[in-house]
Amino acid sequence: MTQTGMFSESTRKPTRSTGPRYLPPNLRSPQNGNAAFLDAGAPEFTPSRFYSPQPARTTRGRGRGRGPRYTPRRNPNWEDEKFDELEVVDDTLEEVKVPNNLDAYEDIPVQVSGDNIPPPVKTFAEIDLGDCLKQNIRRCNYIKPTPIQRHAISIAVAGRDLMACAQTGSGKTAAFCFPIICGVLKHPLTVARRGGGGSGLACPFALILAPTRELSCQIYEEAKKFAYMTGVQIAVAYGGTPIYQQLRRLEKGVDILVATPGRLVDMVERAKVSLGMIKYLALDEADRMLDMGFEPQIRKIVEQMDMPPPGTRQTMLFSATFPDEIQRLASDFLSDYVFLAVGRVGSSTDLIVQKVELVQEMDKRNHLLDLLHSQRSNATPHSKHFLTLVFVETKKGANELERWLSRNGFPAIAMHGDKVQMEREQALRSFKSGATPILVATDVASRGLDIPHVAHVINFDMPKNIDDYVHRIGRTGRAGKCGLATAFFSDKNLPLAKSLTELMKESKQEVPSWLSQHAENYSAGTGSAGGWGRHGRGDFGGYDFRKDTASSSTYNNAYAVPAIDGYYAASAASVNVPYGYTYGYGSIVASGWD
DNA sequence: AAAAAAG
Repeated sequence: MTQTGMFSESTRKPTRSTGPRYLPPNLRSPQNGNAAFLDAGAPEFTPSRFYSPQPARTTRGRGRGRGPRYTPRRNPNWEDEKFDELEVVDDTLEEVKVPNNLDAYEDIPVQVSGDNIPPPVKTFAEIDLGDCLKQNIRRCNYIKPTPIQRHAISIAVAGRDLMACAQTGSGKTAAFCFPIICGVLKHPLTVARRGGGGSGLACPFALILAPTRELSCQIYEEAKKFAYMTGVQIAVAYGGTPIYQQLRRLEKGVDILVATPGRLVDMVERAKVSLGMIKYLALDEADRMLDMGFEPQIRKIVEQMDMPPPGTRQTMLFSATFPDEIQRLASDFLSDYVFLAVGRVGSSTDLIVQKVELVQEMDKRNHLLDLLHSQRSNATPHSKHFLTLVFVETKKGANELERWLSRNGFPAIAMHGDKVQMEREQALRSFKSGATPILVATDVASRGLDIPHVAHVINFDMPKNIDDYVHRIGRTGRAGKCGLATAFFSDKNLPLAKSLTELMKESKQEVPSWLSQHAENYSAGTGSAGGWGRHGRGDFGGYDFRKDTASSSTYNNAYAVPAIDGYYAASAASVNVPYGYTYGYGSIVASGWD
């Protein structure tokens, strides 16, 4: 029996205009040195100040091989400013209550569909997570759950399978880690995880899969914090590094294994890991994990090794985007699952100002230099420390652009999958620390990575599909901070015009008229014919694909703007939704954890 | 025609 209904919950309003600036709970820890950029006395970051557009030039005096050679070094200005000062936070902001009938556009909708949906919680306290875990949640300075956490944790703790779609930076990691840790704690600690008493076969209770090595590392680090002093054993397995240390760690016993697919398969085939005891399976960036390149490997792990079948394990899939053809694949892994969607455009993305500039391929480099010069000359004492993340299409292109920028006075470093793991991690560290404030990356860095202080994401080469664009720009505008995203749009990108226009409209961005024009002219057909990008329909994953078959057209009519989540609650609020709940929220608290 | 993920 499908539940239907519509609920509105009391909302909190973030205060932006007056008083101390709002700081998300997770950044309030005195140990969190990265909170420094939010220095209370500093002028607030505004994209317009950070960047003023300049016309593209077709020629420029700087040629290849001219200009000073770049030697990596620490940014000399970096140490002037303390990077670990703390924000003054007015805690009473937490208590500000706003009436339910808040302007609908302020609301972040949460849509839940499925059978017998466990109701959401309002606080961590009301869920039986166990004292240890709750203490860690407090230690991490999580005050209140974000919308994705309110719903997902409740659903997961109730033992239900889950497909969850929530915007970048909204706390997805915690949303699946808490229930998993809680579940592990509820099981008596057996010797199974120790490989049946020293047999060397690790039998984790929970498996978390992620698409890149760096992301597995990040999840592992987060999970360790959440599991601090609980006795829950966590290990990580990914490639590019000798397997021996990872195996030695596994021999000590593991409850939760965080892994990338290739290394995990290797370990299972070497009979070092058994998936036979898995009770929890979580896929982060699940749509990526099931795309063309990854799907066979994931199917192998989930369906062709010794993993218990759906229904006997609990499966949770998370991503910011969930195209319906991927939902269809994913449903193979799930049993009687709940679909949960939190507006993608809402909190995270409406803090990101999106610019699109028409640039010919051959002019891109000079245009980038113009942009960076402009950014540099507009820099305030604070914004000069902000980081810029430049996305390119190819690994070769990343190397070339790194070289070009470095030679032209902009310390940059490249990160891509052809570098050895040490170099990749070094590049990321150097970027995070500010030593190299520009990172030129392929899509290896587009998903999930939480890099504080990225104020500007530049799509030097546009991605082939709109979902990747969403993930890329989601590297900025995190944790309630503003961000700027600039796209270099060239002739090559015409197929993306329509979906990009739709996305920008839904996130209340100014769409250049030339882009709207292209969107109309080039209607991109539908689907992926002719390439590996998906264009067209603009279904950005904010709804449950099951509704297509589960319900009448009334349902679809209820979603005049089904695609880009953020604001459809405004229209859905006045109509009946026959397949699930729609909740309204005030702007959510971005937690900084994906 | 790409990136990622095992070595």
